[in-house]
Amino acid sequence: MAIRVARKPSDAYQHGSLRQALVQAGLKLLSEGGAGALSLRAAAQLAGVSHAAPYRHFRDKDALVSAIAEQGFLLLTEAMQAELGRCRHEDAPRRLGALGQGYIGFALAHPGYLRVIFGGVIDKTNPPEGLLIAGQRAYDVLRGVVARGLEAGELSGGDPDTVALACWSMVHGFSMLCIDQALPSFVDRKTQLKIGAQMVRLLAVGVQTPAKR
Amino acid sequence: MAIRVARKPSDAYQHGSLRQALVQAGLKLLSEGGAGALSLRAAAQLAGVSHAAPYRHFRDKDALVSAIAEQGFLLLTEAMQAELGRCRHEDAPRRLGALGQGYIGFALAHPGYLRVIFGGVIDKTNPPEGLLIAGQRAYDVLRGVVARGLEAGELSGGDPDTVALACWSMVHGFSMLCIDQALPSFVDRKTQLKIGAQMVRLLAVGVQTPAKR
DNA sequence: CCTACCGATCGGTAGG
DNA sequence: CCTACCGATCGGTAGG
Repeated sequence: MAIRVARKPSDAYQHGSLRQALVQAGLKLLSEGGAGALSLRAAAQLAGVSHAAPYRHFRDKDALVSAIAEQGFLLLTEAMQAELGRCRHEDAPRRLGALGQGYIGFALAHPGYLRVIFGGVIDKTNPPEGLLIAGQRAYDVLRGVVARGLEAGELSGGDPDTVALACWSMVHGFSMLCIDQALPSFVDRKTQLKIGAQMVRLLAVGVQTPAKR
Repeated sequence: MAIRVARKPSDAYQHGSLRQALVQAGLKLLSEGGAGALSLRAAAQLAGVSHAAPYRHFRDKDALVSAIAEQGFLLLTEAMQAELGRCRHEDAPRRLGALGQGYIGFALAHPGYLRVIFGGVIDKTNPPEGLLIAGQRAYDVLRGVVARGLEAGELSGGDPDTVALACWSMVHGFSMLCIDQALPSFVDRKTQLKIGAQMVRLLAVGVQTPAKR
């Protein structure tokens, strides 16, 4: 009688669940090894299938990258909205602070998503429609808070897009500096979150209208 | 008589000038094709030499990457100091604005340098000393302006490093969003610089002490 | 600074 | 979803 070897991980995939497993594998490669570590073959190996299997679910490498990025945008949007829901204040500056906290928290928890979205891995010449929509939805959450704050007179500093872009730039820049390990190494995760919170408050004050300060 | 072919580019290199040519070639690859387009072989080909030649000047690929990054830090420092020299105001908020303009202007003009410095191309586990020093010098320019502004009472918002990090994060985040083409494509270069300038003023107001607003 | 070579990895396809 | 194969590219070394 033949010795029964342990089931291979591949046996666990069916009905297209391999697709999500490959997304997770790609994300893990990005998080641990950076953009250069992401390949279809490595993702397939991590998922326990042959290197030809991914082509049953993704037309090419770009398709996998886009799928990861789209999921990243969706989760980022959820993270920001969750933080917004937890914020009991109704004034725009504090709601902006909550958004920033959500963004930074998500970035530090899931660096792979930010690398694939912003790290130049995506081919921008021909982005799939779903990815554009997901990105727009994430931006609209921020823009909505800013626009309402400007209308209510709680914020100032320019048109909605300029102010929103300023907020986005700061939390995004801080997130990327943390992820890219550009900050001194003695700044640990806990300190990063603390500095992030302080910075977000600073920005909230900066865009607040002078009369309300 | 043998036909005399046109001189190969390789004939132009001597006395170690190939080293700088390889740095420039690597920079061009990074600027045009992103982090994934940088390889020792491609850089050698761009410089017109065999793929083994670079090893006469760089121990391995990491050494070339570090050399590009170090030069990037030096030029970034120069760009910030030049903009600071052109700033005729003495108050910290406006000097911070000049620094930010210098940073964004350099980033948009030389995206390859920022990609190699912050794009996760460098192996952070064992950075050469020269690179660390160059990075520290660039940061010190910013930190100096912030620290003097806090001492003079022109700025507020926290300790020097937190305020400096907030400023750095914003201009860095905006620069990366522009470079990574994460902004809508209808935002052209000119608009980017205009929005950048507006954003920098916004931040300058944000970190200004309330009494001086 | 060159040619020639090494092993490894990659994206992708053929054919089942 | 598999094995087997393709051409291309990579970092790096031997030897001159």
